[in-house]
Amino acid sequence: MADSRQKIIEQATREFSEYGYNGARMQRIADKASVNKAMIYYYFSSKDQLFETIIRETFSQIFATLGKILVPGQLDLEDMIRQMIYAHIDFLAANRDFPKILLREIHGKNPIPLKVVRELVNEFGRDNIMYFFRQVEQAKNEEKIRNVDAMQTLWSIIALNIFYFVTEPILSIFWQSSDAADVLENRKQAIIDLVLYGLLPRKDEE
Amino acid sequence: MADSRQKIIEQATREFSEYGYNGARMQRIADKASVNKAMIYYYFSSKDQLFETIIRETFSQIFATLGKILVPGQLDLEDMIRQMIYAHIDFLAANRDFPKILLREIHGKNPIPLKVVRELVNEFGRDNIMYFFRQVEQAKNEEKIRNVDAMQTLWSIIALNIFYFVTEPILSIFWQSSDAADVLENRKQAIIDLVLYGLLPRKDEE
DNA sequence: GTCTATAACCGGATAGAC
DNA sequence: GTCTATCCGGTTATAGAC
Repeated sequence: MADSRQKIIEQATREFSEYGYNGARMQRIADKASVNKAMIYYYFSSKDQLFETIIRETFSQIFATLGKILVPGQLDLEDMIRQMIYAHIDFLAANRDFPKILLREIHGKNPIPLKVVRELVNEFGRDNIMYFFRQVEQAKNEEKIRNVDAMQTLWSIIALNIFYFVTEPILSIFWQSSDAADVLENRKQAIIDLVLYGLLPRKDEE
Repeated sequence: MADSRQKIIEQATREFSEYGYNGARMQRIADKASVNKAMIYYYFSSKDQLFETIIRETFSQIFATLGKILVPGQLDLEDMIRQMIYAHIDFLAANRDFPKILLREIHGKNPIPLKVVRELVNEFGRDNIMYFFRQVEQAKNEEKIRNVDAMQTLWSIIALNIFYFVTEPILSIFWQSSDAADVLENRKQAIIDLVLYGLLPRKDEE
């Protein structure tokens, strides 16, 4: 059965997220995927290429998801932001290892993630992002939102979405209780509220 | 001259942030600090202990800074949040490698950062955090802010502050310009605005 | 497609001279 | 405090049988 490749990818994803690129061990990936270590080299030419494949395939999915929401003429800005946050967080929840890998390797000396992001943004993302920016500008002109910078807003949304998944471990220090499933749902709502209330205009503004 | 220890810490901090704990090389740290590799083992018993020292010493400074702001009876919530964001971001700006190390190692299998955070929270942080929570509750009662969860709010603030420093590299993909110094100042203001506007009550609320 | 065996190298850590 | 030399274990990757 040739789902060996898929099992390798799944277990490698976990391994990279737990130990980082440099700490990841090809032997442990093979063991967890129940394949021989040499099999990894049968499907992937090297550790580098295995890593790059994971980053590229997962990131492509995010852009595809985003592309369905950022479609001209469908939603007003408020609903668009709501959908973006839902879709992004749901995707990350279904791929919990991915944000961890990315925040481990996006800065620093590993050139692969930045290279892949750059390529995918140019290939798929640029139009979507530009559309979001135009919608923000329009809402500003219509005085539906205050005078924000669109880039800053997008950046804040992404920050809030991703950060949850990388700081789960710390949270347990404060939140002993944690109904687990509820925690994510509450977080999602808190982010949406913060962003949407944070964008609203105030009459006492310049 | 015995500032060898300090030079080792400085260069090790950079090394850990660039390559991750597992990717960091004792030889490279020694070279960059212009000391012999054996010197590292003269001052620190192991790679683990060198790493733990860095995490503990830097984190202690953050709690000390926070402690000066979260002093009962000094500031109202709005100014307190403003000061927190300023102080936190300024600290991170002066210690840029630290947030990178932390987000690399706080999740995953490296037990050291979580252990240190837990110890320092219990030692210094608990009271400060509780004071912040009480201030939020009070502001809610006085209807100065909407009905937010204090924990979620703190979490969002920290997320926005830290995320900037970890995603600088990606941003350059979109923001070719970047007046460098201005970027951070703009980001700081965007975060403060988003959080403070996001907390304000709305009359059309339940 | 799957496995064993091994090459070729590199890392953390220490012993011990000065 | 500082250095050289070295041990020992582990790592990626491949050769080659089945």
